[in-house]
Amino acid sequence: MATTSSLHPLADSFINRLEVEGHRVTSTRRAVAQAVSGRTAPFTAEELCDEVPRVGRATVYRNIKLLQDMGFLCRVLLEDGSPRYQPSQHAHHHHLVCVSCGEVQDFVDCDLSELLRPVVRESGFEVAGHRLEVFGRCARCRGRASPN
Amino acid sequence: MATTSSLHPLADSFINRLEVEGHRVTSTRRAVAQAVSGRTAPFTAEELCDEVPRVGRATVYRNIKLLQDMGFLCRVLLEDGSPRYQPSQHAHHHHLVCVSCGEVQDFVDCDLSELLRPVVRESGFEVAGHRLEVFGRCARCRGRASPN
DNA sequence: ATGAATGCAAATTATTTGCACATCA
DNA sequence: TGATGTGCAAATAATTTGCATTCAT
Repeated sequence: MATTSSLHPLADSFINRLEVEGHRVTSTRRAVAQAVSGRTAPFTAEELCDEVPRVGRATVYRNIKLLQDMGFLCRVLLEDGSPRYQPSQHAHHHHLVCVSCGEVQDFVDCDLSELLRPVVRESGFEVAGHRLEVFGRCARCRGRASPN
Repeated sequence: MATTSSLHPLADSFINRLEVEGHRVTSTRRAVAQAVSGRTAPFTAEELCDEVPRVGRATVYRNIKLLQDMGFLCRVLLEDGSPRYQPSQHAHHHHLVCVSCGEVQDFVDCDLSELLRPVVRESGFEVAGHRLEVFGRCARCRGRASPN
């Protein structure tokens, strides 16, 4: 029986998609989706595991992947390449990563394709996708002065 | 005594920079730099280790980092985030990564800053850097037909 | 009932670290 | 001779995989 306790909208959408696409709706998936939905700041897979101790690590990863594939979660690579996860709304977007506090803001693709046009023409590449991450300091951290 | 056997230009420049910046010039560093210089395709740290078996893995990593810091080598993150290394010429550039054959072409920053201007204004971010990776199929792989 | 989902432990991949020893300057 | 660099083995971090078991449908 589905515990119809109120789910975050993201978790709710996820459950719906599961049904629509013929995946199974399990309590585990509900728990993971709910934990992800509650997050505001980027988190590590390990932190998510800690939040759902009853769920095995491998399963957490499997569901992280599922959430990503469905567009409910995205993986952000910090400057050193270490991964963080964050719930997402926008289908295609990029990230403003604050190197000071770790906050990540989404921003929609201005028009990268335009910029890439000459590059593509010269290289003969057939572009399938791209990843753009911008690093810097967020407004809040700049406010807190001190260039640390 | 420095084995003055002909070094690749990249390795040579590296050695010079070492001297200039007061780092030590060791046979290990020469070997690693030479191995890196000989590469045309992106490689893994492990592959580099295999190419200089007499050098310890930790030291290979330490020198990879040094080469990166000095701008002679850059780290490319593939679509899944797995890292590859590649000798580099340009100070600041981005990558065209062929998902079919793994080739990586550099391209210089057209003018991303222009594109980011509105984003920066709205977010209040102080941009310090960015990473842009474009994924697709290179001309050669497209030529080999078959949409695999 | 039956195939998809899960849990666990072990295996991988990519690096880093501590520390004793070697070596360039 | 010293600080810097190196080797090795163990430690970390982030996932993945095999396989037996459970559970949604």
